[in-house]
Amino acid sequence: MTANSQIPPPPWQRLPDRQARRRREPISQEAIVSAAVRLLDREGLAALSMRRLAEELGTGAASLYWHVGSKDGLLDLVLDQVIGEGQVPDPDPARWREQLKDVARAQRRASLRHPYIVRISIGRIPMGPNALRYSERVLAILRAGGLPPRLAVQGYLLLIATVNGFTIDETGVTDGAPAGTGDSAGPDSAGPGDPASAQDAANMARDYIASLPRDLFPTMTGLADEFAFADADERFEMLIDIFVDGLARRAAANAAT
Amino acid sequence: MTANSQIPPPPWQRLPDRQARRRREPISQEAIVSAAVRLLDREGLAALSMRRLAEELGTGAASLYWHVGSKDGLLDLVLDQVIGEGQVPDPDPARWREQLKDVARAQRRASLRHPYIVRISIGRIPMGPNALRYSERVLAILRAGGLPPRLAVQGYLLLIATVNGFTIDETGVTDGAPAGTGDSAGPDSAGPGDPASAQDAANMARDYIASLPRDLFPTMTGLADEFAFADADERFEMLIDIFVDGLARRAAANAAT
DNA sequence: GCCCATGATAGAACACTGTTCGACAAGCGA
DNA sequence: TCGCTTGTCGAACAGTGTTCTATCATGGGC
Repeated sequence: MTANSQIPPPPWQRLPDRQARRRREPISQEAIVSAAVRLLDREGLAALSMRRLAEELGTGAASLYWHVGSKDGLLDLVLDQVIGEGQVPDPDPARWREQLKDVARAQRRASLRHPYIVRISIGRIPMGPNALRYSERVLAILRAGGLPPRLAVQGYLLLIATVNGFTIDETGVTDGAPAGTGDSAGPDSAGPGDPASAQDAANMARDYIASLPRDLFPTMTGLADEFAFADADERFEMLIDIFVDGLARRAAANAAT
Repeated sequence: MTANSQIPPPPWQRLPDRQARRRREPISQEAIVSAAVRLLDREGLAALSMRRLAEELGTGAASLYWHVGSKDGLLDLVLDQVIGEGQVPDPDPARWREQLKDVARAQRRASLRHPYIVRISIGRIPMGPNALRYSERVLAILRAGGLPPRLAVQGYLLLIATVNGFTIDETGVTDGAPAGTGDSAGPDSAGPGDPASAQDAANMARDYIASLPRDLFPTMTGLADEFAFADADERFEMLIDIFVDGLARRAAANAAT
């Protein structure tokens, strides 16, 4: 808090061999969280170990514990950081249903951009600063739409759970790294969870179901072709249509009572 | 390879208790799966390790691999076994919405009876014999209700995902064992995920939210009391009401088209 | 200008995990 | 009786999260 901290040091004065050790970043909590997110984005949830992360930061595993307490604490911070990426529009009462769908779509996109996040969020109640700001803005939309208090809060919580239930399936076939063994193979080279391999899996399911004995599985064999329908975007639109429609109906019924 | 191996050991020298070991069950795949389910029910997901399970069966960890291939393979079998507990009624076209809700309620009850199952099911497409029989019967209900093929299949899959999204929150606060450290403390002694501690957590959330600055969080502070509403049964009924209503609406719209 | 408390860094170790390897034993057909 | 298949399992490997402890650097007080 002295005046010294305001004065930037001259660029030629490199103080001791700090550079060698701390060359990347002075290993603050934020630096650790950012590095963790980068590592997770790059190599997936299974690749995140304390040793690996420390190596990434040019330090030792035990040092991280001074800043984040435990791996669980680190994941709490990672979750809040990713939630902080989300943008929620100002409420427009006439368009609350479409705005709510947009929120759901944005949540799904975030879960696809960081496929590990939905698994991290299991068993974690997001209460970090970013999560609070996010909730405030979504709830403002629902209240502006005229939903009564209970339905607004429960509708918000249930929507999150519903979207998570969907994206778990979408991102969860394996927990592998995105595409390849670590080289820069590009983000679209047939990793697990991408549309192409999802379609392959759906085709395999269809063929298997179609091959079942018709007398034991009359309904399923008749519906086999539908199991090949794996357009995730359309499936998701179907889900939030069903949910928001049902929610609006219940809101109308509540208002009438 | 010496002659020593030919000499029978004296009868009083009982080398490991072969009899005592294999008396339970001759360690078949089914015996392993049953023991795994028992262990999971008793001590939770975190307690299931191959060594621990082998000990439970009076054998060595490596032996299990002969029957189940890997821990992942074992979990596949556990999932199918639990799905096999479910009972689905014969279709009654006039009551398809109520029947579908019953299916959802039964799935939730199974997830509460085996709190680990929803976490196991992540990233696993249930295609075992029991899962197939189960799907056949649920789809029969939806088809009897008049839903077109696509809406029947997608409605079924989305319902499962929705219920999973809900029960993940319900069972997922921690992954601890049910009640106590292993002694017979009874199944209702304030483990994580039971109604009492859920209500406590909800009260804490309400108090925290109510304490936030009103100018930054006008909506949330006004809704703080609603965050104390943690009646899981009622929340679940709300969810399946919303979902089934929305599904029925979409079915009616489809039929009109 | 020195000196020590304090913030920060890590090496080493602990108790685990899933999995594999290879040696071993029992049952059985030839 | 031989050989072979089926099954068992102790030991080891590479990895995990976490803790203990020793060490270092630095800033404030004397």
